[in-house]
Amino acid sequence: MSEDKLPSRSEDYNDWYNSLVIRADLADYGPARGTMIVKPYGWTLWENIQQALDRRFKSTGHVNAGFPMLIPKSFIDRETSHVEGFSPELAVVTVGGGKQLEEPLVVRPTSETIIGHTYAKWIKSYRDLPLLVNLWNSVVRWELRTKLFLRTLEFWWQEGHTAHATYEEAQEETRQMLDVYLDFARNEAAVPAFFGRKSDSERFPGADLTYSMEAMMGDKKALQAATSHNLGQNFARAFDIQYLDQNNEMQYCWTTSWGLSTRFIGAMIMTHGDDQGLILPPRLAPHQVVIVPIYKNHDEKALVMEVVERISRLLESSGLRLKIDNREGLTPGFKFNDWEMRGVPLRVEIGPRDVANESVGLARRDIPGRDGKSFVPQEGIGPVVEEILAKIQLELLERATAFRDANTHQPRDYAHFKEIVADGFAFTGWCGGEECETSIKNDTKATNRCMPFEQPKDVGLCIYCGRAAVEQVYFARAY
RNA sequence: CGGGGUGUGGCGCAGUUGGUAGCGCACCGCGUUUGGGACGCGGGGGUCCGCGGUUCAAGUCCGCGCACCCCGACCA
Repeated sequence: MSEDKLPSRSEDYNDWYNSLVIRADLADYGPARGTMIVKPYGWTLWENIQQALDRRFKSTGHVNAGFPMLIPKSFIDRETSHVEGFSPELAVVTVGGGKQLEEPLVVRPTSETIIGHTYAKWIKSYRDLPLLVNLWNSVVRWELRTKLFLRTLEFWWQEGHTAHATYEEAQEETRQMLDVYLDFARNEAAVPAFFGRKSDSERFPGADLTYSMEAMMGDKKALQAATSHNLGQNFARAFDIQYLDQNNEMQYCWTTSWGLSTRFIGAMIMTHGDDQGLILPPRLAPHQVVIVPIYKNHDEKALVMEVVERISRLLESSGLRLKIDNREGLTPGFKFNDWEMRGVPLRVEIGPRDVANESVGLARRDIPGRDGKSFVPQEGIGPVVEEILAKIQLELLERATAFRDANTHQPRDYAHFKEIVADGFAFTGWCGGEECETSIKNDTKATNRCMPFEQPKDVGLCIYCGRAAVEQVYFARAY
């Protein structure tokens, strides 16, 4: 740590983000351009995200599997729009064991093709359906401009791949998994998101329909935080995924895929973080509570540590994830700032005064300074801490929701629209024409983020061309 | 691939008219400190991005590479 203070968000949001990722000990740059090393603190956060999602996947009937990272290049070429979408960003392996390969292999940019190939072998009968599999893995996409967590050459994620007998079932799955993501984001990460359908230009290459979750970051830009695709029969036809139905007739399957990546960590950083550093939601934070002991000499240390041990046993017994900062040679003040940088939701301070008063000091990360501090009795500390954590969790969501809504507006006209998307989200009518989307993008850098399922009766006029709108859309500048 | 910039201990930088490399932070040791980013003393650490050239002498001047960063066209 060369400087004490983080660059401020208002002065340079980008610099704030880049510094914070490093300073909070989440991740670092890998030696190859555009690669990321996720450090233990960041990975623990990812593990907590994984667990929260995995629970939800299991409870909706999915099972996990592992698939190869290397895919025959010809697989990618099988589905027309998939090739077009991914060709520019493929990493291709042409040499193996010192010999030129007969057929190049690609490092998976996503697994639809190898899943298609495999499902074609696994699925013979309607009795094999639905097939509900999820993969936890990493993928590689050769991006030009990279940024830790948001866009790196390799990133970690989960990709769900399901096959169904009917369109309706596949559609239901696509929608269900979007709801799983929304529930996770809202109730675990305290990230409120808009959601809906992607326009044709923003759709996943190879999908009939893409749903997405769009969150507003602290700089009022949008971040696509998860996607769910109804792939129709596109991959089923390309890879010949067929089954015999009850009438002994061959039918193509209907497939879906859906994913959430380590990018979501970026969403959490930029939803909750402030100029002091990260603010992590208690349900996902690697440490929910950090205890900082305070003492001047050996005698005080002995007294203080005795209380620290007792309190920590108590809190851990109620299942809290707890960290005691017993590092020597660092002042309490330094430790306060350090854990604030890392976003620990609640700090417990225990010093000689607390030993004497049978109290502890509490400091809420989400309320900086004196307002977030209080002294409470050691007696009954467990329930008090749990209550505060629950409150923080709730208030983070409330705050983020209020921020999102305060910065989302319905424009009166195109001039007003331009003003809005320069610093927020616009919700407005669109004629459905790609030309209008493109013009808006060239004009304002704002893109069509998604179109909500619930539409007003009167969708009004297209904000760009003034013709009748087909639906209302969120427009925003996006990551 | 276009435009701009930078390469010097782990990180951030300084290095004058060419004269044999320094500062802050971090790191190690000892001591004093410790309720909001402590201090003193001592210490370790460098193919100055690479190659070639000019010169008695190159971090510094010249040429050619390479890498990375920022801004544009593509993207979870």
